[in-house]
Amino acid sequence: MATMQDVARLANVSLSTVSYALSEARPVSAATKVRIEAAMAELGFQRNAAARSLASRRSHVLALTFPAMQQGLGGTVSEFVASAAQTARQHGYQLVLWPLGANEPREIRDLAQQGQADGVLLMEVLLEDPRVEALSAAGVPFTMIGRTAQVTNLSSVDIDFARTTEDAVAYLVDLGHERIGFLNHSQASRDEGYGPTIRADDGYSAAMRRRGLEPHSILCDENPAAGRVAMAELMAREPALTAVIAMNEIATFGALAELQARGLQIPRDFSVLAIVTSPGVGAMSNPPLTTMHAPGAELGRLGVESLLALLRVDGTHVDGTHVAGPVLLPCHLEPGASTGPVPSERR
Amino acid sequence: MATMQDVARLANVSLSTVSYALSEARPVSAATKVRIEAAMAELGFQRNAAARSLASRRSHVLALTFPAMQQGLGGTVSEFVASAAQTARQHGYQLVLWPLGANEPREIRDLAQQGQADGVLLMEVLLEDPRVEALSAAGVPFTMIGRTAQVTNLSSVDIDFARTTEDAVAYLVDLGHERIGFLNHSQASRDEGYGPTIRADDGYSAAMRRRGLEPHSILCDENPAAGRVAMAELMAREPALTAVIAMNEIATFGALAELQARGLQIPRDFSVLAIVTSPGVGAMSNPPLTTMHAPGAELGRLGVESLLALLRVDGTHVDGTHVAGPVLLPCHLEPGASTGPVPSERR
DNA sequence: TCAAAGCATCGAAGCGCTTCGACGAAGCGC
DNA sequence: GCGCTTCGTCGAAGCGCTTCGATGCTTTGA
Repeated sequence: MATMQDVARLANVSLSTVSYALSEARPVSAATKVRIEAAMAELGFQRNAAARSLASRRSHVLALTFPAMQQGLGGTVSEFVASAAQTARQHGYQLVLWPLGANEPREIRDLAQQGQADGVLLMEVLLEDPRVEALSAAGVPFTMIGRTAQVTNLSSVDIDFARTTEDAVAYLVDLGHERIGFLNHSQASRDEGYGPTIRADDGYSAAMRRRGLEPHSILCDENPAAGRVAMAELMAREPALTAVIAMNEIATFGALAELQARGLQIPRDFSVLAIVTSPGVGAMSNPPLTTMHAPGAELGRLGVESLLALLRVDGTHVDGTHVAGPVLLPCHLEPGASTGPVPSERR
Repeated sequence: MATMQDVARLANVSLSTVSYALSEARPVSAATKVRIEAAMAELGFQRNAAARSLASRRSHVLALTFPAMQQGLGGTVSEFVASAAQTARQHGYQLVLWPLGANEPREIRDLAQQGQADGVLLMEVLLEDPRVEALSAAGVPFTMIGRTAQVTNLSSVDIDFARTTEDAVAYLVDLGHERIGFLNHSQASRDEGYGPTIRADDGYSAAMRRRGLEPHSILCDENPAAGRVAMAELMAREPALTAVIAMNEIATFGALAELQARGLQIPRDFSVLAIVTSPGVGAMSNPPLTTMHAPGAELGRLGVESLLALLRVDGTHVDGTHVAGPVLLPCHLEPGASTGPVPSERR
């Protein structure tokens, strides 16, 4: 591999001029630039990344911590990852994967302090998250995907669960439904302090009460069998239920099976609205589900952009004016065939 | 951040001794080691990654190129990614994401030559893949996920489509089926030279003919509507069909809808076997699908390990004895409730 | 008993860049 | 026409490590 020195020699300039020609940190005459470019082309020159990082003290790498799930990433998460990688690349950064969970804050901090990344994207943030403190204390720039309970002035992007659940309830109420259940994520996720589980439940309950309706929500493990049991339990609690909002992708299919087993036709007798889903999930059902899609790609893009904004601030030691609060995005309704007007005989 | 020099001063040794204590490249006395460790702990020392890379000429980064899909990664792919990241980490490497497709071989080569990664994992390899030549010519170590048409002595890991389709056909034939269709990926993927589409079709056809059965395969876009049409087309070609092998996740659900619309009960009247699926897909159907799971996680692990083996060889300039041929893994059967004995009246 | 061999350590030479200060030449206002 | 700034360029000083050769010491084996 040719070095900058080689290029400089061939172009008859000093090494530093080559560097300036590339970085544009100082003006270089057009003629010189042409000679340098010719020399670079002739030698097939590629700037060495490690040397650049060492001298400039920036790795141009962003890290994405993702929970070490045994069964890969979910649809929304993978959409997020792909989009984040793309956005990073557009800004001249690379995205590195750190398979480290919320319980490994030190490992994350250490990697950052080794200069392996200029900033960190924290996925699956818990309401109380030890990583937040560890990274803050170490002065490592980071952006959260999700939010802790107290979102002070930290950088974060998240799904707007309040808005999403409000929209979901509004949509069903507009169809005439009043007895609407909510199928949430698992008890374990709630105990762990997983934001979506808690915020969506709060949002749903608030949206129902605001309309004078009684909330019926249930926590449910992420498998069809549990979904089936949970659906039965919801029906036992409120036999006149006419609709359910489901945030638990896999369990939703179990819930559908239970409804069908009870002879209820969807959407004639019962409406199902799947929220915070990933593309394709709705289509896997028969009838195809009405869904509210999680903005995975937008979250990825905005997460990276927020982090880059932070880096610019940190890097130039400007005041923290750019340290915005959370960026919230709602899920968008995608009409399907699993929702309809409330059945007349049960109105 | 403390540097090695700081540690050396505090421990009363030379800088190089600290380096040797860390790398174990030369012996360091136990007593000295203890002093060095104490100094490191006191200073909270972390080795600078860029300096290490520059001096050692290794980045300890592996790159994963993945196709820039608008809708994120599929289930198998994300399983793969998670597993690859984990395996890399276990070996002291990091995994960086390069959202670059098969049509950007130069970008991939350039990044590698900048030393952004020591080696590259090529996903979604085509039968004729321009990246293979570009990286070979540039001397960049790489492992393919998938295979080109001629797998010379290049490093690769892939699903064993021949074995998987043979197992699928054998499974159905054991249940008494003889008229078995095959629902493949899209025409576009075939035209592009996408290995799985072509190899699975070949494998299925061979497995059928080997038994004196006539193959009926159809290419199909990745959406339920196309799946429905394709299923109807298969039935038109062979009205006595009693089973279908499906490799197209989303289209499978359309195919199921078509079968149900024809009043066929699954598995009583018709069997559906989904192959090369990701976990969870089977459960989303009612009845749950019998599936053959793609070994995403194993592929990720083996891909990384193959690449690391290559790096060791390259690094020490040993002869290429380790450059093994392809590593092939079959999909494993997961019983569900979508397959059963051939209906007696149609036997 | 003595050379050969190994141990433990040090100093120095890079790795290939970025960036700072300096300096001559040219352009500017007045 | 004289100081001043701006332009274009150079040389040199690092960035924080790895790694090579060298140097005293201590063990060995014959």
